[in-house]
Amino acid sequence: MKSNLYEKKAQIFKALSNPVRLEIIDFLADGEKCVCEIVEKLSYEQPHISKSLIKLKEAGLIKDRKEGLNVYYSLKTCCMGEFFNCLNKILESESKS
Amino acid sequence: MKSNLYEKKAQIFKALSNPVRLEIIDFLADGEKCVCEIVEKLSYEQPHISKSLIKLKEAGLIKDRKEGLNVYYSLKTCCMGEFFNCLNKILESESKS
DNA sequence: ATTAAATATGCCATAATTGGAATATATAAT
DNA sequence: ATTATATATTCCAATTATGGCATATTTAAT
Repeated sequence: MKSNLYEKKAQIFKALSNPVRLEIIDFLADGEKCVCEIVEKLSYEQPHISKSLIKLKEAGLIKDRKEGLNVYYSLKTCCMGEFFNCLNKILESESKS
Repeated sequence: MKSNLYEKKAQIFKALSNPVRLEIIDFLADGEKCVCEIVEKLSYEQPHISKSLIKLKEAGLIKDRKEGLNVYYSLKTCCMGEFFNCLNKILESESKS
């Protein structure tokens, strides 16, 4: 069960370990967006964005909501703020050393 | 430069996106350890542990210190605590939904 | 100088990820 | 019923990650 937990944590990090998915999260920090808005914002094919969103959702980082033809995605707020602040600290300390 | 930053962040998450490396970090949370201690604790080949440590170091998450034959690794504390607390919150909220 | 111990590096087969192109599905409008 | 639009799925080639094994490097001890 212990190793299973590491697996689960690893899966979350895996979802975050891609620049496109990080850019999506950044965009969602601005508020709920539908897929088409994200596709328009980032310069990637719609299928790729779709797959990226699904991966983030499976990792429990974002949630979706259907409305007519559109699917709206948003952050599962929790503590993403702190989380990314920490990330920035890591990056800063790295650039110093 | 924007995309470059996403790349850098992604690299940090990539370093964390593996159960073995997460287990190493968990072990290091207990304090500085030499490679041989980590090899003994986890059931993986020494070369694999070595490579894992180097990847974590390159990501700026841990640091090393040489002493005689041994190399001691430890967390670059920064905010790893908060960071992993957040991770646990994500996991909790996931198990509820 | 030899030997031994700790760590790092290189090589390799297998598996996973990436991102595009084509296609499928679902819903709304006419 | 047909058409159009938004999103998801499938398939694929190319790249990258994984983890073992053999070997190299470094340092200490004799």
